[in-house]
Amino acid sequence: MHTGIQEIATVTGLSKSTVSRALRGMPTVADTTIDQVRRVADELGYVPSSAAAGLATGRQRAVGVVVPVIDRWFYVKALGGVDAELRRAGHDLVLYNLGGPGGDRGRAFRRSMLRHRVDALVLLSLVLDETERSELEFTHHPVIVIGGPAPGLRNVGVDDLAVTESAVAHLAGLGHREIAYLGGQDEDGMNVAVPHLRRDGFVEAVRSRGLTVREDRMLDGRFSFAGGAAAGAYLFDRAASDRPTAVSCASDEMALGVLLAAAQAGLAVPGDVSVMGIDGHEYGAVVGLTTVAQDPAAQGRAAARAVLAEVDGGSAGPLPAAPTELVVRTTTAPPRVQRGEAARGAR
Amino acid sequence: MHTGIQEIATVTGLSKSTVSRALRGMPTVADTTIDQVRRVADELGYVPSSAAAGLATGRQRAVGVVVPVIDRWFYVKALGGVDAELRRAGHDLVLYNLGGPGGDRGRAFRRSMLRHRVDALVLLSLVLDETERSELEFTHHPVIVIGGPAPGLRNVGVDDLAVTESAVAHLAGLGHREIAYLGGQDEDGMNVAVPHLRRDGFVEAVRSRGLTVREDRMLDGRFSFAGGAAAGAYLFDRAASDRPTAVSCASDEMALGVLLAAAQAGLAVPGDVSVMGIDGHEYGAVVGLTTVAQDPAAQGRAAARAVLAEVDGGSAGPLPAAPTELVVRTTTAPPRVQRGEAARGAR
DNA sequence: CTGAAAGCGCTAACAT
DNA sequence: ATGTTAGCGCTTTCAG
Repeated sequence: MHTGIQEIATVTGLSKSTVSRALRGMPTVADTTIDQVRRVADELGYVPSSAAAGLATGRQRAVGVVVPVIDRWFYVKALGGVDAELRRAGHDLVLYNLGGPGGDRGRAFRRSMLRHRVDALVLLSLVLDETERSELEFTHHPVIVIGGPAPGLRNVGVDDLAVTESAVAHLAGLGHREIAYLGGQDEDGMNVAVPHLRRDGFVEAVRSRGLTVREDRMLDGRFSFAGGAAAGAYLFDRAASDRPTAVSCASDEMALGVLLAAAQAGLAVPGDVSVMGIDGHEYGAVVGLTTVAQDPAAQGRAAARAVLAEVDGGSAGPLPAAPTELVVRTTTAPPRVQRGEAARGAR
Repeated sequence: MHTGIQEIATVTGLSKSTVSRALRGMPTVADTTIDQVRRVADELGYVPSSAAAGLATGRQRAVGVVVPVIDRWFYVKALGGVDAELRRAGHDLVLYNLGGPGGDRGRAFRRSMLRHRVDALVLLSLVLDETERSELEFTHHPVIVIGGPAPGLRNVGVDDLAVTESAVAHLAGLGHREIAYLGGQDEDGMNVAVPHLRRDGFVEAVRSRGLTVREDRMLDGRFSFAGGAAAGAYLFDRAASDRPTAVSCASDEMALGVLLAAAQAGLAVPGDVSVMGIDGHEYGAVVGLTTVAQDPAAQGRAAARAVLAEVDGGSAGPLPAAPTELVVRTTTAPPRVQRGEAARGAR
């Protein structure tokens, strides 16, 4: 039926072992033998069985990637990065989508992931609880999280506090003193730390500049475009004098929503209000959104590399923070000088 | 070291086979035995080895999903659907990202995918060439494509011709006779059929209404937001008399770009120009985009179900076309009556 | 440089 | 209802 290592052994007149070694290009095999074996393997259409190899070696040459939900910009980009690096290393990527509130998170962690199907795990922005962590520890698999940080686990990601600080610095540098913040828990209620960190970073950055944080300007946009639009509408539905001069968003998707809300409210950006985001979403480039960009794909690649190295017995030291870059475009500018004077009945 | 079926056999005093059967809850095992075995397995922290099981049964309980690139709305949504259904069935999902022009497509098809790591394959919008098809056939794996159609393979997807027909019907029904089309090859140059089908469908639908297709109004937006914005800018940079009254886009992302271009050109939508898309992207709902919506996640689920059924020896008959729905929102309306009269220096 | 033999952890007849 | 006996297809000592 399916050609196995055995067939090619009989055809070449060699032994299974030699064929096995030749196929993997081991140094102790004669070059001519290697060539011959490879040729015959090709002719026979030989395809190795990862299950058999995995059973024999204990290595599956696959790593699992766990995502809270899959349809978010950051996750998709990071996933792409992980995939690219894995592919390069000849490993397969097994996807575990916890799938929001509906997905049975617990089961996912036990059943499949632990089914020694993978050699290591990459978690995207997940914070695990005690049980999950010990469950993981038990597998002795290298684990790394992207986007974290997650207590007790290595992680790759930006310094979220620094990111919000840099956003506030930009806005404050332009002269803004009335800055609203749009953050919020991810709408799928997964247990992620980033929203909190960014919020804390914002508060800290604002306070450190002697400005006050107004609770009614700390909004929840659920990290989505729609949420951003709703929050923006709420914000811009106030008298000009009660409007912030800038809104700092914890994600570009929300910032995009705010931009839409501003347009619908007849407000000019950045004339009447400055808006900025965090991420570096490609849509932002099109609409001129100022942002603090990060590169999730690069983070994915770095995570994959790190975890693969650990599988190969490499060290498990801490990883450097992923780089970010303030990208100033056209949605931010100094605030109007006389507030209350201008802006009455759009443009 | 790692607890295997053997340990739990010795602890319970049963045989490996009985333990194996109990673990899988086979009917020929006494309920008390099942309970006992399960309990002991839990205590020992037993985790089954999918490699061993796979070797023995020839079933990996995993299916491969091949995507041309991962960061596109449709693929992400469909992937989520496939994942959900697979998870339900207790199968794992192995992701093969061909990764655009850079990814070594050929290698991906041979090396890993064929490495009996999966029991079936789900291809997202891929058209395979001869070699690839025979390569696949050779594996005897059930294969299904989402989004196709792909010659020689089963597929799940909408009727693209009907979709564009429905879009044109809506626009024509409103009275539009000057309709531009925004389609284009996917920017990553993967070998997909959908762009062509939609374009053909549009041309057909327009002609069948006795309207003419102007080549200079058949635009390429590369199926991206940025591409849509660029195409829109090009289109709206003409004298009002030379502007189409509506633009039908082959994807919502491009339509969103056109909307942006319209705003930047000072054109009112749908006052000066009607815009509609295809897909049902969530951003569209926020901006009121009229569209022909489809449900890629549902398509993903259907595909997974079909391919799993085939793995279990089920039939491999053709699948029904996925449903679509015209969603009329606020970006489409009848065209201005006197063309050339109105619209001079926005609002 | 190559061969022989012994598993890896599980499932699957075939008994009993 | 449970035990016995062979493998699944590959890797890996241990010997030549």
